Amino acid sequence: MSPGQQTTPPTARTTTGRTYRGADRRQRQDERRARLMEAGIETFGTIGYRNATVDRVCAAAGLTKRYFYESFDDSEELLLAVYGRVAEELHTRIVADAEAAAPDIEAQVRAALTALFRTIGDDPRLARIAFVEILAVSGTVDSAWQAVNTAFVDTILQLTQPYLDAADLSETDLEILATGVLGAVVLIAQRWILGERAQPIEALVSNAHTLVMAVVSRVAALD
Amino acid sequence: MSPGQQTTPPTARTTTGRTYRGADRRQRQDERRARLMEAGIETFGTIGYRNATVDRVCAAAGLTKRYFYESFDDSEELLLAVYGRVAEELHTRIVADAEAAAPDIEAQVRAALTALFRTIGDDPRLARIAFVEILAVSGTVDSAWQAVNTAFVDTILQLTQPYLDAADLSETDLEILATGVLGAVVLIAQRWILGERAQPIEALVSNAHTLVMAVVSRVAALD
DNA sequence: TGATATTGACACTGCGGCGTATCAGATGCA
DNA sequence: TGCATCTGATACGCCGCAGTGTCAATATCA
Repeated sequence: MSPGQQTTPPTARTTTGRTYRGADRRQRQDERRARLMEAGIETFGTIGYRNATVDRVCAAAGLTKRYFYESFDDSEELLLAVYGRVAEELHTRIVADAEAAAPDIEAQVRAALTALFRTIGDDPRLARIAFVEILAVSGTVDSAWQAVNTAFVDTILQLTQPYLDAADLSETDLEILATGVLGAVVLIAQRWILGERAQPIEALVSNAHTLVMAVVSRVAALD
Repeated sequence: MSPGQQTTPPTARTTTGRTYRGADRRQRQDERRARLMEAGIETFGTIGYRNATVDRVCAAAGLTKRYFYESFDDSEELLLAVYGRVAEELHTRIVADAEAAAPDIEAQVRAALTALFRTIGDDPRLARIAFVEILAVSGTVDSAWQAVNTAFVDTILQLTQPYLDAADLSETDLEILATGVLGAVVLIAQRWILGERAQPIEALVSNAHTLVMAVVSRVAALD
């Protein structure tokens, strides 16, 4: 487990590196990685993952390939990292606003939808990455997409949990329904972004709200 | 408009060609095109458009590149042709079954959903092409996807038209709602395909039906 | 100030796919 | 049967990108 001996402490110190422009090795590396992530959002979110080459991302980051491979094995790894961050940001904002509007379920749904459409309206790159570019890349990326969807489905179920207790639906049924609700919102968002964002946000929120509440009411009321 | 003169009728006859293996030029070309389309469905629907090269499609068709370029300019053109056919097939089946179940709206919705999930269950390649591979390819392909979505949204609105007359919703509102309904079904289908098709078709149909009818009822009843 | 680490620009190799061209063999026509 | 067409296999040139290597310029430390 330890073929390498500590005979060369000076060499070992190389790992730490020296400070440069006021930042130590780790800080510089982290900053470069952050710039690459931002460049990934910009590149994937505008020209698309398919047209994004390592060189293009590096140009957007103002760095060279050398530092790309310092932080990522390949562009797919950057995509996964970027996607993870985008999905987390969307999730965080939606949940935060929804919880702030508790306990009124209608207000919560409205807050969640408003948070979503506002966020992607302010930065359509996020929507393109989260809802479009992430699909059909590779099995690994598909898995990540599945995982994120599962997380959102779970969140939907948690938020509506208090209102679904009476429903005698199986866990599977609830998951399918929540998947449907998620899909409804996603497609509305997709078409809004890929079109010219013709409709005002209020119309999106209002109709998505109608749809979601129709489902929640129906399920809560049984039938 | 006519720099070329008809000075060479024999050459012009070349266009007609000679029969070969019992088929004339046009028939052979059509048959090759059909084989390429089928190979496109197989290739795009299994390994995906991203991994599909012209050579691979040709190998699947049992033809060489020469005949690929006889019928298509590039692989994107084949994708568009394949997508058009797949979308049309789905649309045709769904509408046919839905209309056969008229005039009971509940039965129509159930028939439409059953037709969809049956079709993609029998041939998951269609679902992969229609719902996954088609996204994030190019602006042209995006437009085709938008057009197909619009067609499905219109179909949903037509099918539910009799029940929405009373609703005082604008055209825009109805389109957004129909988009949501479509998205719900699509995401349920996507997750079903990308997962291991764990749930039985009946569960998908049943829950999608619940969701769709919840929306239709809510809209029809006003509120 | 000199030695060393760090940076950025760029050259280089290798791979894989696209689109075209070539050619020998098979098929149909006169 | 001989000639023209069609077919299929394969070769070829080209280009773009991935990933690595080189080197001079710059910043830090002793």
